[in-house]
Amino acid sequence: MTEPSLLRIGDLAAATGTKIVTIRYYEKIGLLPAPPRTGGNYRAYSTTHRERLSFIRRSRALGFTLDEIRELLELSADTERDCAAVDRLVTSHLVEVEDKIADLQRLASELRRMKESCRGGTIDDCRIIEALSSQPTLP
Amino acid sequence: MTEPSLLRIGDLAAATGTKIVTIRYYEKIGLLPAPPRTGGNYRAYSTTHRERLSFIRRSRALGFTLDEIRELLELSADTERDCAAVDRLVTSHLVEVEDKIADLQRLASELRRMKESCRGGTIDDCRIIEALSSQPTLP
DNA sequence: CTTGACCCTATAGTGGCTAGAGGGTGCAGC
DNA sequence: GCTGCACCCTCTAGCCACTATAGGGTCAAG
Ligand SMILES: [Zn+2]
Ligand SMILES: [Zn+2]
Ligand SMILES: [Zn+2]
Ligand SMILES: [Zn+2]
Repeated sequence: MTEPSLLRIGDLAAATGTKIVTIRYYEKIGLLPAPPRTGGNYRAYSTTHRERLSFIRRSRALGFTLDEIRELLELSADTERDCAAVDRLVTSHLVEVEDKIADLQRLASELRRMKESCRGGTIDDCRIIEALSSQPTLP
Repeated sequence: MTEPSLLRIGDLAAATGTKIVTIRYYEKIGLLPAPPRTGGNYRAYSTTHRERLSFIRRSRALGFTLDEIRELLELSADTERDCAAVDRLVTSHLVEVEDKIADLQRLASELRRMKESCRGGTIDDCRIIEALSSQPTLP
């Protein structure tokens, strides 16, 4: 019979490691439902809100976009459904992340190559500047 | 004595693999100098512009921000100066890239772990949803 | 003299927030 | 009561690096 305690936005922010403005932003874009208000027009959140926001933040920490999170939230509410759709979403996000890693590794090795080519001296002789000035664009 | 040929914005775009709107954007933010205009008010670029834009695009392909590129461009014009500043810029950018790679690798391995934990079935039993709903946020 | 490829400006939108102005609320201490 | 303070409210604008759209003008070929 313990009623879930009501949280003010600052409490919810502290409980989930989210900034207050970010919480209001999530409400504005319809990711977090607008909570009831107190007499003084303060937002009054319940534990349901807290759970949903935690879900969002954990998903964000894994790099999901807000749209992907919207989908995950919808799926998670559809409890009887097969979870293959969740797997697909996670898999395709993982592929994105792996692609991004591969991109960045190409950049990093090119940057290291450039760095090693520099033997000091004036800008005029700098191999880094030379590379940026005349090498072909990366494929 | 061969005068450098004048390029219209579409030619410059084709020559550097840049979109026309992006070229105008670079001009607007002062990264690429505004070229003279023809009678019909078309931008008329010279090879100097083409070289500068190529430099910008190659630097972008290496992940430098436009502000970093602004600095690189300033440095590259200061031909007698010691190139240590260039090295510092490249090194700090490389560190950024490496940090980003490390971040993404953490995400990827967490995503793979979650994916493996899913044994199929309904959403209600899905370990992925469970992990997003109740695991502690990543550190 | 019309077609069509090309060019121009200006404005607004993307994602995921962040910053600031200008004000209201609620509670403790005096 | 009254003041100070932490907290809350809305609204607008800004960040990065573009991208998209509307509503026009230019120019050479057929
Ligand atoms: Zn994704
Ligand atoms: Zn050097
Ligand atoms: Zn950088
Ligand atoms: Zn599952």
